[in-house]
Amino acid sequence: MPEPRRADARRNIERILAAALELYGSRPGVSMSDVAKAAGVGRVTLYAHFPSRADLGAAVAERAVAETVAALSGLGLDALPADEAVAAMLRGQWRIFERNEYLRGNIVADVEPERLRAGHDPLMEYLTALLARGRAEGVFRGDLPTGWLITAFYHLVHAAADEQRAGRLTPAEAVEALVATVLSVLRNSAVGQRD
Amino acid sequence: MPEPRRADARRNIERILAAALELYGSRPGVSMSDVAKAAGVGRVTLYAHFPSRADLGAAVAERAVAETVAALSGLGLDALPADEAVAAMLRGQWRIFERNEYLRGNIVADVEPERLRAGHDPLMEYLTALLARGRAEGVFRGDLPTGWLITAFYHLVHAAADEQRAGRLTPAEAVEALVATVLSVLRNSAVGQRD
DNA sequence: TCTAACTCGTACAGTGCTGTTCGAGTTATG
DNA sequence: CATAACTCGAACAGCACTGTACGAGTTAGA
Repeated sequence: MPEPRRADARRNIERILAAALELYGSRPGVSMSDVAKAAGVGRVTLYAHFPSRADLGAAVAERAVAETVAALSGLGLDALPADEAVAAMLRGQWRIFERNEYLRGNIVADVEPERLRAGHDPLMEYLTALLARGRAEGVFRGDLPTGWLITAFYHLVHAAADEQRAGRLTPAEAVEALVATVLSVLRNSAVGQRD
Repeated sequence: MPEPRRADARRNIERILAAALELYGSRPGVSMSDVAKAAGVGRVTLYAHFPSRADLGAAVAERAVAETVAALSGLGLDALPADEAVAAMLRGQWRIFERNEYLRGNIVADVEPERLRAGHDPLMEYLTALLARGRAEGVFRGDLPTGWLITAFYHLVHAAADEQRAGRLTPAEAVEALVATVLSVLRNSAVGQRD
């Protein structure tokens, strides 16, 4: 997989990845034709750059994780107490988590689990570290496994996205409900602070 | 849709529904052939009773809701305070909620939304009533919309099922983590009781 | 026991997807 | 401007699925 030499090839790869990320992140059941069409590229060209659905999926997953980590890094969460960091993270970037959830559904059937998990690890580590810090600071609960809390976190993000998509909550309401709910789950019940 | 007259026909319909409920509830991407095979019935016979995938889906959904409501009714939740009722409901029947989630994925693409929502309503009403009661009793929070809390509830159930399926939690751990988490979400933060 | 009801395998048409091949056209780049 | 790199549509093979048709076999039930 040597980098393609000509500029138009690189530009098309870029377009394809952008379109695939957009599509995969917005609805299930996306086909290769859909991606090609959305990228403004022939189906044959798509296959020229990504020989199989799995290859495209892996590339999209890699990019999604990179974008997410980059977005989170830009928020300066390390300076905040863990619970405020979680709130700031959700307020600033929760759509990214939602996108990742849909994306997962579009990719999971194509890419081998290890390959997928390998790409996903940096995110897991980030969240794990944040939860561990909150626990050390005494603001997060210690009676439930960290892995469970992260899973619950993701599913609540997805829940908020569902509510918003269905029009039952405005974006602003959704994010605030999400913040309140996630903090209810994570916080040590001995503490009763407001954010 | 007149009831079939002969006993073997009714027996096969029964087998088909049972197999479909089992399959739809356990994994995504179930085909008509899968259902026929699992029911021990020819594919043609399956189509004789359920002319289309949508018909089968609607019938399965209807049965699933009926079973769920029946199971919940048998728990005597009305006699308990709302938070204990939620805990008892999860400890007794949480698998049913999980199954319904998978099932939804297998059916949602085939059946028209109104038809599906109509069947689902009794469950929604049940949960809505339970949450409203808890709010009236002062044990559940009043700062978030009921619809959101129900959505969060469902997604947390799904999260617990994921963790168990992945082997990261034993069934016993999963249900206890789920109970603790759901109660953290639902309870009025002013109160700090244990269950 | 006789018949209508039911079941079954096989085979077919139609659809939509993945992935490949071909051949001709376009474009970047030295 | 020449050529290699790239793109494109059209067409094909293969697969899996849904739904239908046929004809022969089995079974419930009066």
